Amino acid sequence: MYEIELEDFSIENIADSGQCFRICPEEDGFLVNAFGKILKIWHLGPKYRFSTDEEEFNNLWRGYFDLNVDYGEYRSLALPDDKYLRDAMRFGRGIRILNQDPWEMLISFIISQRKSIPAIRTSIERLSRAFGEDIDGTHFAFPLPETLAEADTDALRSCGLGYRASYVRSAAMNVVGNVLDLYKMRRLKTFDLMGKLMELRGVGVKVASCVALFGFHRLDVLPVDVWMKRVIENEYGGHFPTQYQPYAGVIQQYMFNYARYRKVGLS
DNA sequence: GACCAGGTATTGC
DNA sequence: GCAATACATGGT
Repeated sequence: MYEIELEDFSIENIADSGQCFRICPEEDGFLVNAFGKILKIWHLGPKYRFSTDEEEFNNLWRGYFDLNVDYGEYRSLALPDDKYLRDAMRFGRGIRILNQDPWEMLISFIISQRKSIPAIRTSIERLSRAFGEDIDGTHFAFPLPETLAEADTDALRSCGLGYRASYVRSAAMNVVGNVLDLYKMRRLKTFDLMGKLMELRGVGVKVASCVALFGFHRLDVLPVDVWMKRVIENEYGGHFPTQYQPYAGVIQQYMFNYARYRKVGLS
């Protein structure tokens, strides 16, 4: 066990922020399923308790939760008269852009298209249960590229992937065959990274943006989905403020989270 | 039981 | 080029 006080960190807000699909609320805390490991988190007053030791926390989870960065700096970017963003930041305080596995992000966001976040979670859980390694008898790791590349398309479809099943298999085969080297792609400029991702079937601008932001930590990338379309239209006259561009991805995450909570543009 | 979901590829003008 | 359309399935 490792206990620590953390600034600008809210596992509650992160878990529901739409960037990750395998952080689940439990009766007394949250369960993180990442890197083939299970991390339990308890929120105890001002402190957090993690089911790991200090060494692993610092070597693995500190980076995953992006804890080496001061998010107060990002929050200070909000323009004084930008009420929507200020409200969104107040509401979503403690959200961070996680450093997640690029492979998992690629498959997760291919699956995400035309699905609700709860439905995405369900699909990924079923996919992991069917094709991922058994971690502790109850929880399963995200499947390896090799496994999904060899998987039967109908077996993939039975995880609720629908027409995305062939996209997933095709992407997996490209990764296994080194047509897509996710490791080397870390060195690409954002524009080239996006281009490379969009060579895949089923990966358009939005999915590539999410992979770039959540899997490669390209904070200047702005994913625009149906929710962000509404925010940009309703709150910013159709254009995302250019001042925020270098950290558009971070800013967007607060906006997206708040929009979903408020159900902007609905009823 | 509609309606919509962190879209994309394809088609038609 | 850009607008319309099909696409599988689950959650509310």
